[in-house]
Amino acid sequence: MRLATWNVNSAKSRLPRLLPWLDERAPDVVCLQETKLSDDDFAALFDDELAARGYAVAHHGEGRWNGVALLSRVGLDDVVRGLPGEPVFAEGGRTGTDARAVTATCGGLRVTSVYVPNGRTPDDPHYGYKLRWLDALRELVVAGDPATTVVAGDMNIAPTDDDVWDRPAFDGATHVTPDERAALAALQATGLHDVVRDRWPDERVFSYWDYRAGRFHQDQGMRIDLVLAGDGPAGRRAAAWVDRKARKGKLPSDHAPVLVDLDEAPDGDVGPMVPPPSSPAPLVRKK
DNA sequence: ATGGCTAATCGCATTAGA
Repeated sequence: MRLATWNVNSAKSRLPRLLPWLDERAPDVVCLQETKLSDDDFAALFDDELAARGYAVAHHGEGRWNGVALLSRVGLDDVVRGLPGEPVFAEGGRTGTDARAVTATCGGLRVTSVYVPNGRTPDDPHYGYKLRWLDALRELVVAGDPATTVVAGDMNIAPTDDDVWDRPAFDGATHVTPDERAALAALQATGLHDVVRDRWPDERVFSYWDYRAGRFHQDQGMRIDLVLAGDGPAGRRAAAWVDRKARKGKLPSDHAPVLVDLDEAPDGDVGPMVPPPSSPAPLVRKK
């Protein structure tokens, strides 16, 4: 099973990139962030195209900002929008919650697509909101089952200094502060593995590059899009990588997709572990 | 480097991203 997460920075403007990417990479489960669409607008733009490709859809959007989705062609059940007990942002004249999480059961996994609040600056009210939101996310994971849990998305935190291109460039900024990293560590301490870093412990791996200043061309990025998996799915990891090609070319998102291939589940609930005797041995991974 | 780009919005500038 192939699982992917991608902050598309507007699904509407990324439509000409997103559909060909689905055809090329053929992921079974996709976590999207920053769709920046209402549920109705997402459905109008994507439902037919996705259905034609075999994907069921759960979208949780609000319109102008945020917006997350799950696409799955291995089942999509028990959809939950938002986080239980998610914080309310109530400062500066704004009161409410954001569309930043959606959860569903796909191919035997309990998958949550997350768009963690940016935080803006460490002294901004949005920073505390970010930490409270991460607490609520941790509560969701604690209530779940490590055998099936996957949390994937834009964490808006670089786990270590090795996950940013130049640590001093982030002095005074969010994404690298001790409190954020502690919140991420607490989330992982519930039993979640950073699948890409586990696969590439010493490599320079980024998933986001600022549009400005030729950051992508110089590979001056950050690794803030993570796939966090419980023991079950983490133990099935066959491949984990960042699809840098999707960051190239015309009108890219500023984030690249992160992909993880999982071997078949040991109990066979995703598919047979071996092909039937009459079938030739597959040369490539079964989709 | 002081936001050097991108996106959404009734926009002709502002908000937001990270």
